[in-house]
Amino acid sequence: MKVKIGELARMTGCQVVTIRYYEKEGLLKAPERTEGNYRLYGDDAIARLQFILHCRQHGMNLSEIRDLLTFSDNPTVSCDWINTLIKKHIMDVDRQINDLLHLKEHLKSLYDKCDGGKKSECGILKSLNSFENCTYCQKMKRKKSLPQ
Amino acid sequence: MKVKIGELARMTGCQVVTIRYYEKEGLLKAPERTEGNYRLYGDDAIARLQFILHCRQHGMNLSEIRDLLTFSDNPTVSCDWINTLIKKHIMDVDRQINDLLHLKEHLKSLYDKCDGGKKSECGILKSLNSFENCTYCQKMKRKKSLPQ
DNA sequence: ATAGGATCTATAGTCCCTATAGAGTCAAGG
DNA sequence: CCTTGACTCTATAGGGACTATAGATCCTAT
Repeated sequence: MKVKIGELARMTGCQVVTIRYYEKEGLLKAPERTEGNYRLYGDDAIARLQFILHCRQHGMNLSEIRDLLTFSDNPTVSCDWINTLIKKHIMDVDRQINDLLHLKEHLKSLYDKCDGGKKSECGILKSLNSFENCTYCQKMKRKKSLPQ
Repeated sequence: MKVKIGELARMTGCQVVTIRYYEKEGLLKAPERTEGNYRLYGDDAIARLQFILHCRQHGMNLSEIRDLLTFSDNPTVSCDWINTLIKKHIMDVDRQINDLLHLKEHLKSLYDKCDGGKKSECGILKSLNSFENCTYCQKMKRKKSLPQ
C-alpha cells in the first residue's frame, strides 16, 4: 500500500519537511512519483524512516545513521563495528548525565538566593558573577567543556 | 589594567572569535580601541565575559543571558523573575536527565546483541528496526520528543 | 468553476559558534 | 632599517538538524 508524504508523516510522527530533508541528505531513497509529481512511499520506505527516527531517538547523528543504512543495504561485511558504535554512545550518554547532575546541583544552590529585592541584593546575580567560589565551574573548567 | 583580546581569551578560556561574536550579538559592549584599532578590555569587561560564560555553563541561551545582563545594567526593577528563570532551568535539566537515563538503559539492552556475524544475524539492526517492541521509544513517542 | 487543502521546489533563517581569507599592527632579531 | 612571525582586524561562509517562507502546482469536493 502506497502513501503520500503527509500520510507517512502522520504514521511516523515525523514532519513532512523533515522527510524531504532526509531524502535530500541521502538517508531516504528518492521514492517513486505519481503523475502529478507527488512522492509515493511503500512499506520499505516507511520501515526505513522508522529506523532513522529510532536511531535519532538514540542520539545518533545523521552520518552515523547513514553508515548504518549503508551497511544494512550491503550485508556482505561484518557488523562488529556496530557494537563499538553503541558502546561509544553509552559512554557519551553517561558523560552527559554526569554533567547534567552536577549542573542541577548547582542550579538548586542558586535557587532562592534571590529575595525579590533590587539588583544589589540579588544573590543569584552575585553567584553568577563569581567563578571562583563555584566548585561546579571549577570542575567543568578542568574538563574543558567551556565553549571551545 | 587593560588587556587585548588574546589575553582576555587566555584569562577566561573563551576563544577569541567567540568574544568577537558575543560583541556582535550585543552581549559584550564594544570596548575601547588602541591606536592600531585593537580591542582593549578593562576589568569590567572581563567580569562581564565571565558572567556570560558562567551562564552558558548553566545551560542558558544567549537571549536569556542578554536579559540577565540588561537587568544587571538597570537595577531599578525587581528580580523575582530570576528565580523563575532558574526554576525553569532546573526542570529542564531534570527532564534531560530522565530522558538520558532511559536512553542509556535502552542502549545497554542493545549492546551485545550484535554477534559480529552478517547483517541478517545482527541483533542490533533488528532491534533498531522495530519501534513496536521498544518500550523506550513508545514512552518517548508519548512525550513527543521525536523530531518535531 | 472555484475554493480548500496537500504537495511541489527553492531559498533563507535558526542557534551558537567555527573556519577561512586577506589585510593591517607590532615587537624582536639580523 | 628591514624582515619575520605572532597577533589582531573585518567580512564571509560553513556546520548540524532542522524550520519557515514564498510562490507554484495538483487534486478533490461543492
